[in-house]
Amino acid sequence: MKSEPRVYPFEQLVSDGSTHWDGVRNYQARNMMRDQMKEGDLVLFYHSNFKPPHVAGVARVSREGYPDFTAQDVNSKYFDPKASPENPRWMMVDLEPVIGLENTVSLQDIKENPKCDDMLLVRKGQRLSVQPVDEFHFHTVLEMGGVDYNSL
DNA sequence: GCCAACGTTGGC
DNA sequence: GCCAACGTTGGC
Repeated sequence: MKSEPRVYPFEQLVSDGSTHWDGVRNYQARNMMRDQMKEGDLVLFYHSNFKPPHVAGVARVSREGYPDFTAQDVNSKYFDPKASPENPRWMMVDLEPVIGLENTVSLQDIKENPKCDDMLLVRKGQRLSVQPVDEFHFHTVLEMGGVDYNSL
């Protein structure tokens, strides 16, 4: 899951203890949160729009998909006039921090690792803010980041 | 249903 | 700041 660190960095999740993943306004990303993500699922927390862009830590889904209430809040920057209680339109999950990477793993690190060749993240034109990571790639990134998967 | 115009994402 | 690669909007 991508977040701009100037908006919401991983360190903020650590100090908050948990957060609502609000503001996602893309259908593919929404469907991922609504249909695929389950409580307990592990998440790579990626810092986008940063030099260099990188994976900063691991989070966990602490609540499965439910309506993103900011879409119905006129005072929110994420307000969507087409959202309603009957049709909330947008969904979110809650996340909690698991661990920060010992060494952050940059996008370049990932691109340079042949094991990550097939990762969605490095596919051209790919800009989904929520995307699936298969187990092999997840393990590979953790390994590069100096975190033992079995300790999670 | 098509598609041009426009807006956004996000690496570089 | 640039721009490629999308996604969305709305006229027709």
